[in-house]
Amino acid sequence: MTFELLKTDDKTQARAGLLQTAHGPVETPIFMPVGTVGSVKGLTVRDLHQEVGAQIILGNTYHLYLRPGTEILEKAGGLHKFNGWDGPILTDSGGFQVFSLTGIRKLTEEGCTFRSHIDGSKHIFTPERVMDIERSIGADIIMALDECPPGTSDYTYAKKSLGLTHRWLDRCFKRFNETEPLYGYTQSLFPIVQGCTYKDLRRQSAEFVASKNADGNAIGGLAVGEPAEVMYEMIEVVNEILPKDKPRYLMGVGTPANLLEGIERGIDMFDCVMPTRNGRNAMLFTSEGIMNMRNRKWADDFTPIDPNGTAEVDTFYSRAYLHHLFKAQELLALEIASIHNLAFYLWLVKEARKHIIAGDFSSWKAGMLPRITQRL
RNA sequence: GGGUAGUUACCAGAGUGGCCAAAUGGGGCAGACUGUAAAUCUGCUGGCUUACGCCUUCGGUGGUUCGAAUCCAUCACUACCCA
Repeated sequence: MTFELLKTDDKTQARAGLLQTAHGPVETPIFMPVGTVGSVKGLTVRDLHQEVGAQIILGNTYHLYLRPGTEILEKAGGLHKFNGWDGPILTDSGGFQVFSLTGIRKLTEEGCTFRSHIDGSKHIFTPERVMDIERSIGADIIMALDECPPGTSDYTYAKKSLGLTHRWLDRCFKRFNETEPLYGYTQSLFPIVQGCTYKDLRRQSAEFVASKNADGNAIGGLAVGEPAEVMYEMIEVVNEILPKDKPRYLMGVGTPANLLEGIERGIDMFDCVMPTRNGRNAMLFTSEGIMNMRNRKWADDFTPIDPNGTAEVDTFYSRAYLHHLFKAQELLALEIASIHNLAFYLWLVKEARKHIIAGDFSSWKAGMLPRITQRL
């Protein structure tokens, strides 16, 4: 995997780059749709290519391990073959599930013991086991197993957690280097910076992560309960240290505004469930603002869903019709909203990239921000 | 024509003397959602009020009672059964 930095903004840390993977190029900054169980909910691969313009998608180690399981994935020849997405894939390690499945998991030095949310069965994720599973899944970029502590964690816990994450990271790299990819193309392991909302821990973690000299680096443990301003501050602290010639991935973020703020601070990659999940819950993000399609005010608005939208659904269907579909709980509503939101996210990062290259990112962002954050 | 059951808020439907502005579900109106245990979850849903509280409601009318959605009488309507 290679990363080429094409342009860095004069006034900000914003960068435009080109990532080359075994399954094709990724133009950064990029937003990566989340396909937890091997499917970006509600979208076909054709939708992802043609309507959304997705360049790389996510899968999740914990979820794919539970179902369909590594045996099936190996028989299929890896996730790309299994789900039909032939572009680049990134798999999260299950570190986020360490955070989100609190209550049915237990942390030890060895790893994390989970109870399956599906059938209650007991499983253990060690760094070694996670590397093996991620080899089986066969994503182009695989993430290290980390602990993602809540944004409200106290210093003592954050420090202890960070130590564990770093020791796990060493074990991840060891196993990764001892094993080979299963399907004939290379995989890259990204380490993850943690440290909660504590600058010294973040710096320490960034130094440690940078020392791994990985193909790319991730920032985790943000947008998990701390204020957005704190998140931005942490990104700044970390990105001062992370290598500039490698892609930086801000995990699990975020709102359209978060994306612009992240890009301005030197982030190259994002992923988030927000466009799909909130879309399924009737929230549409557009270049003119945010719409809750369940609201009565759209009932007789026969104008296009998003006149500026890039997806076919944006101009083919009306707001009134989409409102009706949501009220009637039609599956089509979820699909239209998901396609629209992802298309908008991809449009947003593409525009950002264009303006970074053109040299007017700051002024473009300043004009964009108030529009995309207002409620319609 | 005779009999039986019923009539409660937008709908369905609990409630059978005070703890009832009235359960619950649906519908409606809003809100939340950030590396997906999420097509999920939360709040509100008679009027006025920030709240306390006050006022008006349980088919209509009249009555019993300190007190009625609840008991009695009567009228109207609905459903089903028998002719």
